[in-house]
Amino acid sequence: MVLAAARSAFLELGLEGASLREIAKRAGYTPGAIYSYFSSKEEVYGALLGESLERLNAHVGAAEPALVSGHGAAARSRAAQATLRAKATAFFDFYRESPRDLDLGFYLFHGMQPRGLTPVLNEQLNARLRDALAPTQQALVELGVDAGAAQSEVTALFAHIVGLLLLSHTGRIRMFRQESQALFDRYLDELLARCAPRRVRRTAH
Amino acid sequence: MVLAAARSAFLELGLEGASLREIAKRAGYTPGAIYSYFSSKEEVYGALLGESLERLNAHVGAAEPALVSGHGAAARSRAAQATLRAKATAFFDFYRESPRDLDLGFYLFHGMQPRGLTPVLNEQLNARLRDALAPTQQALVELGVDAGAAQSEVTALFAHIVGLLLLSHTGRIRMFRQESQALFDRYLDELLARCAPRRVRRTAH
Amino acid sequence: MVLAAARSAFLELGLEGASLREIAKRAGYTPGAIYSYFSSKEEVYGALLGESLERLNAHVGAAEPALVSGHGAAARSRAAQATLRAKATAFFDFYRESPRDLDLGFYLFHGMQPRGLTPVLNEQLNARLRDALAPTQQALVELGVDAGAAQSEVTALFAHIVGLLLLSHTGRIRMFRQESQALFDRYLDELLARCAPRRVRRTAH
Amino acid sequence: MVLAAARSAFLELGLEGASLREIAKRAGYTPGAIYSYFSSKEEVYGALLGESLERLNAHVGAAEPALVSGHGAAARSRAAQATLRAKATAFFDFYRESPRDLDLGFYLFHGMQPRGLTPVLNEQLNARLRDALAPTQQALVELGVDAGAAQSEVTALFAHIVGLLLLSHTGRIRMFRQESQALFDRYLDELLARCAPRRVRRTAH
DNA sequence: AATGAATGAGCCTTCATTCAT
DNA sequence: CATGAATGAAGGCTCATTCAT
Repeated sequence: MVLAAARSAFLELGLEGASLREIAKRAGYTPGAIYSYFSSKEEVYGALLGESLERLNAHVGAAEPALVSGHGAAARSRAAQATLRAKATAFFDFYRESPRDLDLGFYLFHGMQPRGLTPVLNEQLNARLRDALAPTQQALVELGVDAGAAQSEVTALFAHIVGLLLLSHTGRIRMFRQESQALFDRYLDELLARCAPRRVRRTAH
Repeated sequence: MVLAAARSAFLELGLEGASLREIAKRAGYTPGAIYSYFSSKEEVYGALLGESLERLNAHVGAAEPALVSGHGAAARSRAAQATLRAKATAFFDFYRESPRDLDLGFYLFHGMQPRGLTPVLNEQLNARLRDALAPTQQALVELGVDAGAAQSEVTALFAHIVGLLLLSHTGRIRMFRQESQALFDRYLDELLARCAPRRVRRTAH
Repeated sequence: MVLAAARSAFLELGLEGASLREIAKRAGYTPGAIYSYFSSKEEVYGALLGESLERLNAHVGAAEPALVSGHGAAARSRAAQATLRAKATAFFDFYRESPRDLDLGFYLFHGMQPRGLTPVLNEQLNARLRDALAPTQQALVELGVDAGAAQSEVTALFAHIVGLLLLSHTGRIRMFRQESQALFDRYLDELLARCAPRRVRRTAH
Repeated sequence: MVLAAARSAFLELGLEGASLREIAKRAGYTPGAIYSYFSSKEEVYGALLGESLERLNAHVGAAEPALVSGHGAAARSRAAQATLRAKATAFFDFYRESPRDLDLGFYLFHGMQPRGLTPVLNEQLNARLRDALAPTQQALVELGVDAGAAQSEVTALFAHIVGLLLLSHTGRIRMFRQESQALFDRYLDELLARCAPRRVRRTAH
């Protein structure tokens, strides 16, 4: 109940408005009662972020690649490409459809007190974030990209997603008369062109 | 004086710590006096962002492309590429070296009350932001990219920069064992490969 | 007004009850208004103690020794004795009649945060306390007691007063079926017997 | 276990810091469990004070007077003096070495709610305090002081001890450049000089 | 233009205590 | 006997803002 209240407060009011009082009120509690469950406000936020990352992972995990026919190396390459598209898009979509989750992540990673974000918790949360990008990274490896480059590509992809969504959520993207979805699709196309060009052409012949 | 005080408070204390009281103290005023110059705290921030964008434009304007020798179409292309590199890098560097300016922009564009960010001011600020990206966009056009594609590329570049810097400032980039500068350089290389590939090779022969 | 409110709150409710909220309410203010005058609750208490020590000094200063007739060394000794009685009794009476002032002193000297009791303020308050005992100490010196012994005697006198009053205010003195005033008078008699015995006898002959 | 926990919490954290929560935590309980043993926090403190007074009595009881040789009235006087010194000093030392016990006594006697300090408990605690002073009082009687005067002297002695220790614990005694032990010794000397002067001299001849 | 006092709402947190289980 | 959740009140303090002067 506390987490649900925190989530709803956060969704409707943003980080500034989601005070402990407000969260308690929404949970039907007095402020002090929250401290039976969490030892500080930052810990509530930490739990909220943890939960958000679980939902992200569930979303990415549920994304199904398009079916690919055939056998052999070429088919495997096409399967990896389909997987990459599906998983990366799921990641992008999760945050595009739920801007607050992005806020949450960055607020917490950015401004949280040590009290709320212990190194252990920090590492746990980081790990779950990496988990959500792992299928994409794995698909790159299957496409023949070496481990280091795959890591770089995934980081760049993550940064691109974050940047696009931030521009989108703050309305800045409109000033360029662009749309985040289209830009994301293009980025993905280029990523695939970069990482799987030869096989694609071979299979295309 | 007020703006200088606000800038210094904001630089040292960040958004949370830069209260009106603090700004007033640094300006040698009492809190009430600020309201002779600005009608709200958000307006102070608005002015600060305006000023930040001026500095951004000055920084980008001052960036000199590498010298290019020769004449004709090939040289013009190389000049445009050098310009693109110089201007985009200047943009990136400005925010990389001054994370607070990035914070400021996003705080204002994100959370500000209507009171602080009037449509007129919003459009002014947007215009200055576009100005800072205009040289890059122009270079793309000179490379033969059509107007619409140049706009898309610049928007994507901006998003990429924002994403990289956000990851960098929140320390998230470390969890991928990457570094924003290297990722930016690579993005730029790919952008150029995408937009000026044939001419480059031709001139190379 | 704030100080008056703080004093009255403190008088009626003691240290625990004299919260900032309560003080503000009594002053006809909202809690925040107190911070226009004092930068912390402890500072309010510090000011209260300062004021209390001023009243103590005024009380001691106003105490008139009994008139002494005659001339010469013997008369001067009797005058010094009368002064010692008058000043020491004034000190004792001040705190006997105003137990809260004693509480205040000990609370502040004991439990106050560094924020409220700066070394400078601490020294100022100590100085005023010493001032209130100075006439007694001076009378001892006039009785021929050397400086070091006079200091010891005054310290012991102060401790005795504090002890008697504490026993008295906590009701413990009743358990011995004693009364603080009588015990104080006896202590004073013995102090005088100790410090001015010979001259007294000589003048008595 | 609860009492031990309360004692340790109180020793380390003082009155302010020794909350019921803290006590419960140290006892390995949850806060509510304390109420199976005590009906309020004040009652815990009451029990703590009772225990403290037991330790005081044990300490005083264990104090051995210096051995005195000889027979007759003079020897008995010297024995009584030795006893007085030993017992009074034990009392003083107990609180000098354990300031928290003094705090405890005054907190309870001073600020406690009726709930915590019932008349019955109050009388029990008083009785144990008197017990700790009884050997000193008895020694005075053996020195020939009449009952009433002995009672007064013991009360004054107690007050003096309390005053000295309070000055000492609050650091005020330093401002007079004095030291509580020396002042206590002097007080004891004077007490003995006052109460056993002639016999002492006679036996000295 | 500037002050300084004041507001009112709000912040997170702690506390002793209660009570159904 | 003990838990654990919950209360209700209070704690000190900060904030942007207002406004008479």
